[in-house]
Amino acid sequence: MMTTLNSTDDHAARELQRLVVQFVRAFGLHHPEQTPCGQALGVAEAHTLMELAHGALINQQQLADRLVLQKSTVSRLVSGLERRGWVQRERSPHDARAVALSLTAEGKRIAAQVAAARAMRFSSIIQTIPLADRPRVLSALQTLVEASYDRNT
Amino acid sequence: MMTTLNSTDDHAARELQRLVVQFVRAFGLHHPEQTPCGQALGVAEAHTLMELAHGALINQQQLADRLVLQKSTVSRLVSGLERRGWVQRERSPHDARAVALSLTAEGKRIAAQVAAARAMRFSSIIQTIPLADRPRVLSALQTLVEASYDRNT
DNA sequence: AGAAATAGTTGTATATTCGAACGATTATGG
DNA sequence: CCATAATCGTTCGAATATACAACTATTTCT
Repeated sequence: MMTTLNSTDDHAARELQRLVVQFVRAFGLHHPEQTPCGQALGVAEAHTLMELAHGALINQQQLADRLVLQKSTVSRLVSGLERRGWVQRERSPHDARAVALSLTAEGKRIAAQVAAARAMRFSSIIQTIPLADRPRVLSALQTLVEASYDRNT
Repeated sequence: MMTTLNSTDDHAARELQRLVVQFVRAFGLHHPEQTPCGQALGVAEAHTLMELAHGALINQQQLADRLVLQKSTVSRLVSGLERRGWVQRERSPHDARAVALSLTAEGKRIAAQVAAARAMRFSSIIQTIPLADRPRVLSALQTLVEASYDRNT
């Protein structure tokens, strides 16, 4: 079934499109290997550290789901972090197929460093938003994220 | 000089960071080759068509600046679009080094098609956001884009 | 118990981009 | 006005990120 567009939808959709394209370029997302955090690591690697920093044990498939990547990609991704001594692979206690991922002590240090560097960058954005508006802006972004997940195109 | 973060800034900044990461993944922005617009073309190619669709004659260096790409990348990018008959290269009238880029008639047709397809995708996202929330979402994103450009990290 | 599903690895392929070296043209400055 | 520097574009080689397919080892389902 075709989606019918009224003029309000159309305007908002084109505005969103323009903003997302600008965001991709402005933020440098077309350059996935650059993450200026004082460490030489790519965006996917940084995201992996952030996920693992939450503390809960997850396996590679769960990580792939969260990062929206194939398991083969995640396998190599984790191998790189393991080689650098930041991530530990152990057999999952309840499923011998799965690998339980966790940060090493050094990995936690790096993750904290990356988180701080990223927070510093985002903080300059936050500071341009009036304090009272911040909860609403953040929840608006949350809404956008949720809306972006269920895409059927 | 270092930026000092108080705990409120810090919390909001980390929250924003989490949301942006989620957005990148949810939207599929780490998947640069997918542009399901009925045509086989990548994101950078689509952005190029959108830029040229504005009508103003630009050369490759200007296009590189707008897309935040190297001139060598743009050279190949344009070559691909030229080979498909969508973009025309002509010598710039006032500078014999430069190439004036423009869309062919077929290129304009494709650009319009891509614009419509993109609008359709963005529209489906917009429609899942309550009408009252849309201005906030868009202005939040606008703020994010503006703050993203002047990064010095 | 046998079949199907799931977690992970490895090999192959494609796409996007960069940096450096180069030629052609234009701008600058004694 | 000429020599030097800067700019626009091309081509080459390389790095990186990701996907898909085939395979093994395990678990779940019937």
